[in-house]
Amino acid sequence: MSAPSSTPNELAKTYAPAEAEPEVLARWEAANAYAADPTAPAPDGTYSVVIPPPNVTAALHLGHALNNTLQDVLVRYHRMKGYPTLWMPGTDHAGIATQTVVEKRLLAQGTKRLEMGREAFVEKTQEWKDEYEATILDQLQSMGASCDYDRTRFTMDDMCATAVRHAFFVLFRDGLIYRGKRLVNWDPVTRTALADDEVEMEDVEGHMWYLNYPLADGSGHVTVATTRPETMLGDTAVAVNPNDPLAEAVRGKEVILPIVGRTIPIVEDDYVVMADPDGDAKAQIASGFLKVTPAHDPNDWDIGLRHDLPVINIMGPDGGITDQYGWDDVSDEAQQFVGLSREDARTAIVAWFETNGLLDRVIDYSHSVGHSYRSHVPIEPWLSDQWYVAVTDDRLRGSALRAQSSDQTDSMPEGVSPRGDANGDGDLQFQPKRYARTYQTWHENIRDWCISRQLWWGHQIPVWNRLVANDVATPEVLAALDGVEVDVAQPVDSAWVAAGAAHLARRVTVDEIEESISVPPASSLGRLPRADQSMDEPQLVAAIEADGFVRDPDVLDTWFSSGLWPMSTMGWPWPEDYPDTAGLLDTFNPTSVLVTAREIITLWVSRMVMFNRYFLDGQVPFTDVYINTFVQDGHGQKMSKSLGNGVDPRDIIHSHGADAMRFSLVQMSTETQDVRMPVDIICPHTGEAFTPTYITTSAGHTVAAPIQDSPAGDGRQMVSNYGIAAGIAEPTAEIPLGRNSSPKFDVGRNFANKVWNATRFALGNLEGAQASAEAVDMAAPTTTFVDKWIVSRLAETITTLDAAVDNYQFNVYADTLYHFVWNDFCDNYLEAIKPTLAVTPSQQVVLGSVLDAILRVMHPVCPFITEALWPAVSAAKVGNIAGLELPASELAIVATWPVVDASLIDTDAAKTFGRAHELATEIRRLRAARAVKPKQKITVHVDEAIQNLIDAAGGMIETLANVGTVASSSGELPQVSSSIAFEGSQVIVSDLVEEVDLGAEAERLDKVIADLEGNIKNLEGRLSNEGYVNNAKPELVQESRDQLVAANADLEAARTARTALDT
RNA sequence: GGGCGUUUAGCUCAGUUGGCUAGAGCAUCUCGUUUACACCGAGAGGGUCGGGGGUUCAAGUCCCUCAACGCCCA
Repeated sequence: MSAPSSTPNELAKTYAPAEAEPEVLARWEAANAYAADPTAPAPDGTYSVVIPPPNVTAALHLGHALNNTLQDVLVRYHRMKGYPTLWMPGTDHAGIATQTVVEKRLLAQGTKRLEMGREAFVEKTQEWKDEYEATILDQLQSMGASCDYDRTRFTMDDMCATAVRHAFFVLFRDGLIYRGKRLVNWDPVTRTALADDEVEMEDVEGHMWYLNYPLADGSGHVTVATTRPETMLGDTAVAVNPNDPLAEAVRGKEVILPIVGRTIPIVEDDYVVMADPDGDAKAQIASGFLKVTPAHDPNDWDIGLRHDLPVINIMGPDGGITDQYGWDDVSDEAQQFVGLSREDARTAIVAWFETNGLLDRVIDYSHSVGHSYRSHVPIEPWLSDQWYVAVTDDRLRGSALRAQSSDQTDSMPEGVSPRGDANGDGDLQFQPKRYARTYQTWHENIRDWCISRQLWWGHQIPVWNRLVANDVATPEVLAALDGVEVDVAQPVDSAWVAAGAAHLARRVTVDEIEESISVPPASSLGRLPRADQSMDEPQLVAAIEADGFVRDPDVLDTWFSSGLWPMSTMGWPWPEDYPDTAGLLDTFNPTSVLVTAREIITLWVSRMVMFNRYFLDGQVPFTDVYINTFVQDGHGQKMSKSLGNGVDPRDIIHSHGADAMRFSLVQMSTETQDVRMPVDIICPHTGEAFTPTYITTSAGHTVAAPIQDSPAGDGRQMVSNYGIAAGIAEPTAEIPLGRNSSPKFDVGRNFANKVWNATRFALGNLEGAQASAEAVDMAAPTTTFVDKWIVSRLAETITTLDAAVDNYQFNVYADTLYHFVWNDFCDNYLEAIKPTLAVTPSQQVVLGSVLDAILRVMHPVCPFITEALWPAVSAAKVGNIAGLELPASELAIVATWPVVDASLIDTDAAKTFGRAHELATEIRRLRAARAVKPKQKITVHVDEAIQNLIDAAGGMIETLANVGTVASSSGELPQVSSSIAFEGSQVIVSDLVEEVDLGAEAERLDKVIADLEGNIKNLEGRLSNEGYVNNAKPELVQESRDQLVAANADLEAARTARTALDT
């Protein structure tokens, strides 16, 4: 371990985070200070947090820095409080997101995923993952996140993979996972299905086309309105509202679908909006007839089900028009459209209708279109076979809803059984509370969760499928499907089940059956009950494959593995297989709090609750969910990777230091407000911070221009972070990267420097102080006033900080620290003790102890500087204060949180300090108003009441206001003087300067008098109001009366002084 | 369309159950380099709390309404 830094004289004049931080990190690492010990005694319980695993797609930005800083504050605080503490770190493989960026990079290198093959691609992606995982972990450490890094997990590592396979198997076996042919949200660029909440609605300026479809009997036509004319090739009906007068004329008729020539029915369905020029927006643009395309629109799909319509899929996985996926009545006329992209097909089909006189009209129409959150292209509702988790089942959705605290939600939606006294019911709380409602309403409208993704990067679905014809299906399969409709899966009781697998079958068509077998992971197979134990997992898989089953090529939705995170990271389901995880699950799940962003309440929080409760006997994964604020850039845009406006925390650490970043972020964390962060660029040529020039992207976002000119104006340039993120610019030697910074972090940097220098002062003055064996008794008469006061303030501060942490009021924590350290400790206490410290041993003890306590309470927010100063401050301590427990410790990170006796809160001292400080301030105001030189010692003449106050303050007033002499005002008064009205007494001040400027003095007094008169008028008005006197709290009324008396006395004094001037 | 949030000093934000003359940091102005700190100290100026209405002795705070902005869900 490195030598403790320092005699005080060695401390530099300014805190240099870049020097301190690596050294401090090395000390923590050497001491293994982050390690969680599940076997440690836990009389008050344990404290644990799992990190929201960042995606391995890119480096962390300030939003992550905020999220992780808050977690670290909580973790460090509770560690100091003596709880056995675990902060579990890790990263998320982020299936589609990662695959997308890797594919993009491959494309830039001139190769493609499909050319490489699955194995090579996964290997390439693994390399990418390794790179970013390393970056992320490095970022976390640099910002001081005290995670137990030895336990770092990845959602695709072996431990997590086992959990995923086990969970999948159990849900499959229990009937909570099924496969079905459904319309999915299809991303034609990444060519995968998306979950409902991976689709982002965006407003699009489009058109509404009105197409004429001729009636089959030649009696005319109907006009359908559509925003998607290209899908008409797959129309299988036209729908009209049965209540619509238009319905009468076409009832029972058919139309000939143009281009295709397909004869399709007109069906009646009250989903259809009736045309009404005076109705709402939809009715105004409706034609009354709806084209029905079950294969390419979710609403049409539902209509199709109601009317038993055929489903004709005219598109391929790329969104192009094709006859390869179920379209078998392609006419000669339609042939020309096959092979077109969906965009080209739209143009061509509209042109065809126009040419053939069947285009009724076109209007501009702005509407919402679902876009892939990943590729940002419009999603295509597309028919395909996908795996689903039946989250609508009461065992999942109901369980998630019942987990909520009854304080936060009152009712359950229909069909959900009520909250009972089951394990975990009511254990989940949101903070801020309003997010409970978001959670609740989302669950009320939930649909089954599509979990299969047509990707290569992820957990391959542990299912083996085969298609069999009716006539060759096994008897047990036929038995299971006897009388069961198409597309409804049923469990099969087969030999595979006896061998430990689970077996489902479903009719894909009337004469074709799909069988699916899920195999548990090897570690589960032997442990779960099974009749036939002859095969281990590889043998079982081999046997299944030998029987014609093929492994499903799809992978699972990323959130399936993330949803298991609080369990999988702790060794579930078989912690005994991983000796390092011994005791974790029992000790640390449920975790104490999940700190996360509000956007993933649905994607992630809900799924963790469902899974944890389902697999761990109802137990919630965490008891508290704290939703942290968003970090926005200076233009109010969310910081994000995709926008390219994210700021790397390492840039801020570079410009301001990690503690400064942390402190500022904590201070910004309020309950309601998102934080706006104007971002500067630091010129790499000159070191100067400047506001960048901005450009507007095609998506309408304001971002820093990719290339920036140096503010030096000499033609030198730099690349902005946006330039790199958007792939527009690469830094070079001549045009290097301009790091980001923001003046928002100056507060934190200045604060750290203030603490550094206050410590320097204290250490310098404690050098050579005699150690005292006996603890200082704050109540003793010999203890000085300012010492009593500062210790009392310390005690109050600690109480406030405790409450702030309990209530997740992070900004209160930061502000309380700032005020106590800067104003109370530095501005008042240190200034006040300067004349007496050297000759007052008890004061030396108090100074050392208070400073020690300050480092402790600051540590959760500013771990580096407190750790850097810790050895010197510990060494300089010369004694203890009775009632304040600050046991010695090698490191600040493992020091105990200060324990204060309530008796140290001295309300008398606080009151006296308030009065004394006010008097000192009045004198300072006078000095400033009269331009008295700071070094000039003045004389005050006071009456008995003020003399008592000055005595009680024990020299503080004299020191803070630089008063040389205190004399009695009943004696002879000097000719040259000024006066202050204070608490009804007149304080005469002299020795200001050689000569008093009578004009300036008169002006000053006139202002004082005017202020007081206004104040008195206000108070009199209030007190003459009967309503106030009768209804307000009596102590409030009394307070007003006292104030009026004091103000009148002050006014009297000020007038006397003013009159004296005129004579 | 539904829900949530925001609107307070030039800027970024605090403001527990209604109750002292509405606060902080930065910026601005004046003075100051007194051996902890100019990343500092002392002092000052600056706000009809988004608009309108209401409840109340009393409204930044509660209610209604309008407007703007942001986010989530459809």
